[in-house]
Amino acid sequence: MKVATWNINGVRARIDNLVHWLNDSAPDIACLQEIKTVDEGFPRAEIEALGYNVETHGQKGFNGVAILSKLPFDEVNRGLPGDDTDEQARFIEGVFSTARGALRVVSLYLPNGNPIDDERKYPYKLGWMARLESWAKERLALEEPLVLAGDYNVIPEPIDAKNPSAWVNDALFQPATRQALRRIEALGFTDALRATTEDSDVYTFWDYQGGAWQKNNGIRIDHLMLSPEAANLLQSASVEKHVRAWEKPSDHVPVVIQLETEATEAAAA
DNA sequence: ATGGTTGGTAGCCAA
Repeated sequence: MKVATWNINGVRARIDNLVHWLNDSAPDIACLQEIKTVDEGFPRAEIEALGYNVETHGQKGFNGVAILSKLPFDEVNRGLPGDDTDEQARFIEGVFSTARGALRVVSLYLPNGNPIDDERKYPYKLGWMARLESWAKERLALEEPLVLAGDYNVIPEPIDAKNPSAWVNDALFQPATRQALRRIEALGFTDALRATTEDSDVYTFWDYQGGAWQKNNGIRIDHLMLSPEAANLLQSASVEKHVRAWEKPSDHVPVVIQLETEATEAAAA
């Protein structure tokens, strides 16, 4: 079972890349962020033609998340609980049935939070992370495989940036931001990519500006966080870096994991 | 050195 996350920075501007990538990489479940369209504007037909079920949580112009899945959805939940006044579309959860039982997958787009001195921005980010922590804690009690995939807008450690010093005043690398992510991990989540490599220079985002891609001036901010039950199934994790070199690329690239979801021999016998 | 690039939208904002 291949599960992917990709901030595509506008699904309508990226539809050719998205179709190419789905054919090429063939994820079973793909979590998308920044679709930047209302649900009605999502290019549903093109994706369904490739054999995917499509569930979206869209918004006009900004944000917006989706899950594409070759498996049927048993359940879909939209929006991160904890604040009824929050109208930003940043969270969608799908539940699937595998040979080993239920699998929960979330596509999340965590607030950017910049600039940090704007009271509408950075506090919203930290509040959203606190709500995510509460939600994740509840879900862990189910003791099911759960994948929290998405654009976290968090650089976890200095190793996750080419030039860490350039980010010290940025919301993505603030001590409080990193601490909030560590609190979520401390609940029992595994950072799938970091669990499979200690390498530096593993990035998922390169800014469009300043020749960042050509200089490999990247950061690692797209993550798949695994519940203990999901971590037990983890076989591999990787960054599909080549996608950044495509024509008209997103500034983010897909991150993919392989989970062992086939029936065990004992269960099959 | 506070630079410059893209998407969505509409006469700038978010990233």
